[in-house]
Amino acid sequence: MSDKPTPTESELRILKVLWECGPSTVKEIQKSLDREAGYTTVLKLLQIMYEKELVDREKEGRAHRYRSLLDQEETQQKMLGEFSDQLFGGSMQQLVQRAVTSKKLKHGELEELEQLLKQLKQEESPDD
Amino acid sequence: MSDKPTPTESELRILKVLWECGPSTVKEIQKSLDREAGYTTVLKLLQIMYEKELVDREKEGRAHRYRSLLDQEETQQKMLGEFSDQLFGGSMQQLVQRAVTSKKLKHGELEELEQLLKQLKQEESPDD
DNA sequence: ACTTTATTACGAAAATGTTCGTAATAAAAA
DNA sequence: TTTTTATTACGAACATTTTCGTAATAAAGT
Repeated sequence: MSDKPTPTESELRILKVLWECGPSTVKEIQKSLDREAGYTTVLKLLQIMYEKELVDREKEGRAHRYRSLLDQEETQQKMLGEFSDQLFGGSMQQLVQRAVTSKKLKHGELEELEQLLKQLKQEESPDD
Repeated sequence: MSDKPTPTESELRILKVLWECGPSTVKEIQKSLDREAGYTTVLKLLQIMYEKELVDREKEGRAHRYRSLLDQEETQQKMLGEFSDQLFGGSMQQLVQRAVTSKKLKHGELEELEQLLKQLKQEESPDD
């Protein structure tokens, strides 16, 4: 679907801001990240991401406003796939099994997931 | 639970062999990895992992036999936690949601997961 | 026009992870 | 005992990612 590389850890931190806050300037992004990275660090990362075509940008006054070119949902799924390859031999089912038994799910969340599964079962063809 | 660092990508490749095959020598591990890394590369990684206490080893003739000090299930859960922090704001439920809608699950697997959820719901106290 | 200021661009250093060549070692074979 | 061989130990080179200092640029204020 895309030739774009998987974002690195700090690229991901920036993408999360863009996904949550929408197109933003370096200054805004740095603030959203609680200034844990210096201004030029954030800027440099965005420049690299621009070269990799992970983000686009447009001039706004003297500054740039950056926006994500990666869809959040697609990225999450792509990275889940890679993660399951690395740690679960590619079995998404095993991954989910571990995730749901990790005691980090509330009762209501378990319920919701059960509903979701029921729905997915119906949507798919019964012979696969 | 453990002060040990999360294994890196290539450390993980080695751990997977140890989990699957049990305690092994460098030679055996390298073979299991289809010799995609040179012998000394694998050796060096094991030495590093030994320093980090990710593996233990015992002399066997002139060689060493290495065994994992990390439990596979614990490692999977720990890394799932970190992954969900990075990509899902720490919400394991959102992670699972994405995973199950990723079209990589067969019908039977959906069924199994549904059963698992049912079971988990029962096991937990109803007021949480 | 000049100065100040916000922003970008560039390049290099630091941090981390990976790879492997070469030398040292110790066991086995001669 | 000497030679050969398998294995380890060490260190350096390479790769990638992250960080930031400094200089260049361009807009805004004087």
